[in-house]
Amino acid sequence: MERHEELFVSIRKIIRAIDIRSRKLSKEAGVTGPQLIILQELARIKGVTAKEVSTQVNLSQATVTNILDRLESKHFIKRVRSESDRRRVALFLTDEGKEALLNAPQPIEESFVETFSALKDWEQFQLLSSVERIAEMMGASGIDAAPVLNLGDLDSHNQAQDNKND
Amino acid sequence: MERHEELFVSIRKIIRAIDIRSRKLSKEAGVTGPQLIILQELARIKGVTAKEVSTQVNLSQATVTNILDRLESKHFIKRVRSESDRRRVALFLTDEGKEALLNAPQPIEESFVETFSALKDWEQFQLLSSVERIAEMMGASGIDAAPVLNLGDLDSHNQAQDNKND
DNA sequence: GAATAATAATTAGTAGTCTAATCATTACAG
DNA sequence: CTGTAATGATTAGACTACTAATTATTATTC
Repeated sequence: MERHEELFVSIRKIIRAIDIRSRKLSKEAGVTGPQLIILQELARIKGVTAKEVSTQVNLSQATVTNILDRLESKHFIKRVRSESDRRRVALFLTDEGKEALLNAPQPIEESFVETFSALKDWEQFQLLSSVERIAEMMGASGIDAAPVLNLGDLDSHNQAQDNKND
Repeated sequence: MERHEELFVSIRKIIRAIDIRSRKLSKEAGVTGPQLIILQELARIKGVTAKEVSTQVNLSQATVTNILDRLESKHFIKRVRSESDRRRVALFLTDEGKEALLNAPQPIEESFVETFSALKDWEQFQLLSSVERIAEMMGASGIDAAPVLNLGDLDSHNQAQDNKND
């Protein structure tokens, strides 16, 4: 097998690992990975719009709507049509949503973060730049992907309100 | 942003790049990435079963059935129930399927393969082992992922017929 | 040889993801 | 002010992907 094929094997393993994590999350915490990421975003910026979320987490608006629908049907979020601009819909966590968020583990396997953080600095850098380089080579340079955002901050800094335009 | 978060950003970029490639493929060649991979597998082993494909390309049997349905409705494959063991269904490319396969580009962007292959050996190795290490850390060690298989071989070595059991 | 296991394929149901199209509303231009 | 842009959200339609359940068939066991 060629090197680049082996590379793809590993990439697909990573993709599956992420998928598996998401399903596990869904079973244990009642929310999937993407749902969790969006909940975190709503926690970070109160009254954020779907558009803003979609920019921040770098998913299409349609995907965000889709996920919001599910979160809403679980009563984890509220949609409030804006009065000043009736095209916009402001998004808020419900108490249930906050609860779910607090009880949910990280979207990434904790053990991964631990293991990774325990590596020497240059090793971390090594891994990171390898992956970045591959992303680059795959023409992914133009793509903006979202970080898997940090939890915390349920009630702090919701002042990052005004990022209307990119 | 933390290192491991940056890492995830890059991983997600890669995932999206693969997705984008698949959609492009679908538009230009009439088959998506996964469909192409499965077509290649059918080309490699004539009369392969869905079970075998699912093991080889490392997707669940249900997913394979799903993709086969689409390939069948495009008349790219034929399903033939085995006489000797009526649980099994042997899979074959139709002439149309072979045609599609020959005209389709690689599931991976050619430019990637070129760029990657042009790297020095130790660099390739470097990238590969970084990704492998990450896969490992993500608990993906138990996961068996398929290579994105090589085309070619439309009429050669179909002697790898007898891998019934893993 | 009949009951039980295992195996192969499929179906049912859920999710994420995208593009393109639609709808409502606001902004802008003349 | 009225008609055309642009913008934000949603809907429609495809596809991948999974687990669990079902169906049909073969293998095994008593």
